[in-house]
Amino acid sequence: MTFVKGISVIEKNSRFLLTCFSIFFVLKVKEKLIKHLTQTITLTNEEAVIVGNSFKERHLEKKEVLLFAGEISSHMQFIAEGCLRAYYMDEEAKEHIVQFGIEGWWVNDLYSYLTKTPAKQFVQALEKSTVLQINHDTLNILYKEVPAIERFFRLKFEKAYVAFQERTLDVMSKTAEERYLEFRTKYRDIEQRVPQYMVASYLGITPEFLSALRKKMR
Amino acid sequence: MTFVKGISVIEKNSRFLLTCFSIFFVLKVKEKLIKHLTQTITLTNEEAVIVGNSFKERHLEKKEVLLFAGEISSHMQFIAEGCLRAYYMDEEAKEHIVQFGIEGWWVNDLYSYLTKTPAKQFVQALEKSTVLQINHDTLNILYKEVPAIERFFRLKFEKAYVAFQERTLDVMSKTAEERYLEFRTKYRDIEQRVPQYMVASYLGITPEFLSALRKKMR
DNA sequence: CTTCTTTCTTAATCCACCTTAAGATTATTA
DNA sequence: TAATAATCTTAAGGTGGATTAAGAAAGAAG
Repeated sequence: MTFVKGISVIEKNSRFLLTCFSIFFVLKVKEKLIKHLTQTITLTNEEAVIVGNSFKERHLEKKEVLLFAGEISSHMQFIAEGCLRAYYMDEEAKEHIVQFGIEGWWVNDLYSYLTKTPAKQFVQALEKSTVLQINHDTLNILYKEVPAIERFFRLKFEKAYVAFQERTLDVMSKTAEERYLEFRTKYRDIEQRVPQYMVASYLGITPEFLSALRKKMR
Repeated sequence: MTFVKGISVIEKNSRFLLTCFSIFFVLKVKEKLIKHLTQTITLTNEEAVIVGNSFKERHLEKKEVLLFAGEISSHMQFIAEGCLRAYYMDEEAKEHIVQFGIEGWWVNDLYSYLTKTPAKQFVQALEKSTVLQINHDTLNILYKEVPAIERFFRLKFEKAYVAFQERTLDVMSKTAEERYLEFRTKYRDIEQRVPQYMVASYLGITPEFLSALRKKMR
């Protein structure tokens, strides 16, 4: 084979092309983040560059785990591409999905991140995915360099809080059917991309019962 | 009667005593707050005075409502004495208790406070109570004057977030009996002070079923 | 002390949702 | 292409918890 002695011309060319493609891809990924941020806050061009440089790109294979329960979550992470879930495992080793996320969302065990205590949740890719991560300390520095970023995250945390509050009340006061209907209208794009048994887990019911619900509603 | 023409000597004396008592009482109430704060943060004497002056005392009769759903929650409030509940009312006018609070706790519709949107919850006194309130804007000023206070509230908000996360997971993955047992060990002091049907509401079950559970466990 | 209100209990009936188990589809991978 | 794994469906029987209705206790108020 040619590459026993070195790298063939074809090989060289394809590596070159791959590199070009990668650079192009990296730019596009960070642009997604900036676009996302500027939907809420205003950034100058210089600030956008600083922000972009503070994030690191991470690629995940399907089923790859980004955060394990027990670890301390040390990054905030923006989903540039793909689909992830945050779930927790009870004493009987049953999984309970807490949150899904797709492009443009943030996933994390926020409590672990905020308090620097071991995570109770796993965060796992459900598809081949790309996330942009910023380290806890780096973010604290960035808060000072780009104050608008602090505003952005304060709003993010507040929204995270209310989202949980709403979920708690829903689980306590609504039937599984009501919750499923709400899920379908609110997260139609997510429903298409994740297996049904995970939707069931998110809703707090068994896959069999969700199947029965769907049949009834048809 | 003597007080048709003015105030009798006895009347005058009792007013005087009442005033003395009130001042004494006010001091004690604010001291409770300072003691509470200094369990988490450090305050100089001067800072403690500034903080104390930023809070206003409010007395509530049993059943009096401190915050109505629909209003915008504009204060953080510390319970110095008594017992309150935060609850929300569903479409069928059923009440769902979100949180209890006694001396040393904070109660609020935090989302309304943080986002300045109309509250979804009511906050009501379950006993004659005393709360210490600080206005949103006053607190923002205080953050600058006494930085340790900002730290205190950041930690408070983080704890509020995790408390909700834990409750959501509990409601989703545990039986009513498990949740009741947990409630008893975690909030034994609260269980003694609130009616059983409110404990049921907090747990997301009917009072009848809670009664049955208690009978079974006896 | 009596009356009214609030709170708690009991019991019968009913429904939402779970469990188990098996088969049917649909993806993955060899 | 076959084989294995992952996912979805169906059906029978079981259970947790709701609903309704009635009465018992315990407070609060006149």
